Amino acid sequence: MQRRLLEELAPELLVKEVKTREMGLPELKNVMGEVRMRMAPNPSGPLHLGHSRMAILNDEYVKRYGGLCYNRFEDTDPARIDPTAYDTIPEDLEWLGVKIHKTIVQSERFETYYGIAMKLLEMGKAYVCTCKPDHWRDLKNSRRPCEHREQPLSEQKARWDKMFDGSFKPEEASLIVKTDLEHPNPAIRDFVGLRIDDTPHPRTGTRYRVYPLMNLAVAVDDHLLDLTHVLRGKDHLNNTYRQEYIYNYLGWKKPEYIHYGRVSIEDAQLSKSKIAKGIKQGPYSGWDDPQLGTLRALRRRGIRPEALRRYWVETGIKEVDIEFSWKTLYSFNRELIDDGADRYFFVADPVEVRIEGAPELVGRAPVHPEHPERGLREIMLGRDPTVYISREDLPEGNARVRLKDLCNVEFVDGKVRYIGNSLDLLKEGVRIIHWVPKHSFDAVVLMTDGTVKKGKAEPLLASAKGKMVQLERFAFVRVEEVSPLITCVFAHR
RNA sequence: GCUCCCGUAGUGUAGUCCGGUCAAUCAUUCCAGCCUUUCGAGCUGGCCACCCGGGUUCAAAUCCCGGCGGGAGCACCA
Repeated sequence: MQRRLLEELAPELLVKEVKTREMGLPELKNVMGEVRMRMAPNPSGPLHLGHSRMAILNDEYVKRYGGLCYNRFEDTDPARIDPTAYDTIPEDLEWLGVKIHKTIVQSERFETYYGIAMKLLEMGKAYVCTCKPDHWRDLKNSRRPCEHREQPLSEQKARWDKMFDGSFKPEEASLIVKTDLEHPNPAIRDFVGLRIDDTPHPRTGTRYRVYPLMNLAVAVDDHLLDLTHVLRGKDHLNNTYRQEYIYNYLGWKKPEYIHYGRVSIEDAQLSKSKIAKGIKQGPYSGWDDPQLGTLRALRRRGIRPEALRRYWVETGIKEVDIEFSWKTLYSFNRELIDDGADRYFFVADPVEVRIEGAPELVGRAPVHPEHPERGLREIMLGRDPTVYISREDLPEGNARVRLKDLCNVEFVDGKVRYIGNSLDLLKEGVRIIHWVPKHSFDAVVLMTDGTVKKGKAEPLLASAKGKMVQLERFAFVRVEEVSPLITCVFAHR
């Protein structure tokens, strides 16, 4: 359209300007040599789908450029710690294939934070405030300093010491980092750096009662770890601005910050408190309940970490909020597992059907349709031509159907007749359904909505423990247990 | 209310900085057909998008202005 015009006007502009097309994640800015990055989970429970994004993105970049990736437990709120998370989070990261070079625990570093706090105090960039929190906040919102803000260092230090010796109760004194009371964004004005909390800490007990808050601890640690790039959700944008004050006061070099948008994940329970409650009182069986969006639930269902990785890499790190798509994740996973997933018959909600007029029948079904070399599953019916089919596969009226890899039958007035084994029938559009023999095993499939599909599975499924299989016409599932009951966990269709 | 960020198909994404090969990429979904003894896989085709309105320009997804819409933050949580 405009092209023709341009050809007349300025053909030289049409000369090639090959735009390189980069797939996957964009390059990081300001990379000099190796990168050092971190993930900073709060140890309040195992990792879920949302966390996997941060973990995988960090890992991808560290692997691309070379460098180090830290895992830092942000356990500076003693009330919100689940001690088991110190173990489960590294397990989850390992499953994800995320390489952690070093683990840091903030609760082991309190002395370091105290040192920096003292330094800020001495520089006049912090103060110890004993205002009531509401009062202090009101002053801040109207851009006014509280009476403690500009008091002399000696008084600040005296109050600082008293924060440790028990003179103050929680909320009666805190160390505040100064920023700029005139800052147009009220969220950026003076923020609390350390507070008093007497809740026993799962790791340090009552040894410390002065706890750094995230903005102080994060700034200090990010600097001391000499991070080059920090990935964080955009909900931390204002925290980044606050932390930059600390960097500026102390003359530290800032890492490159990259903020990414929020992910909304439909149909997934991710809330740690709700999950914990659901485990105690039902309806969840544990952190790996297939209803949950935890990584251990996905693992249990047979979702491969590589599928998650591809998903997050293709999603990228834009600042826009996004919607998570289970369908896309399942599609990636199907691609990974289909080749290795042998086929079996499982009949949900079974109905017994006796085939009349049948010779001795033997079902011969390929183990995997794309892999004839894997052989056939032979299912002998012997002299009792009785099978189970799913109730939902029962024809409404009289009809012919093909029992897959077995024979053709005709439903007539409630009876089922053998009508040969010719595949020509299929050309007439006859439906194909699956079946299992009478000597099948009871089996259940745990569904992601919390229901349990009960049915019968062909005997051979009992030999697939731990494997990812496809129950034909039903779903891909992971065979979790085979005795006393075959138990599968639903992955996806 | 205040501060900041962001708007490309159902979803995610490329292109936006440096306007022209964009009649807009790729993936996934959805629809149709083919193939297949699975509702899986494969193959082919199709639907569907530059938030809106002005402006600048020979030319705007791209630059400017104004709207509209969405999100985040305004915690002694992270």
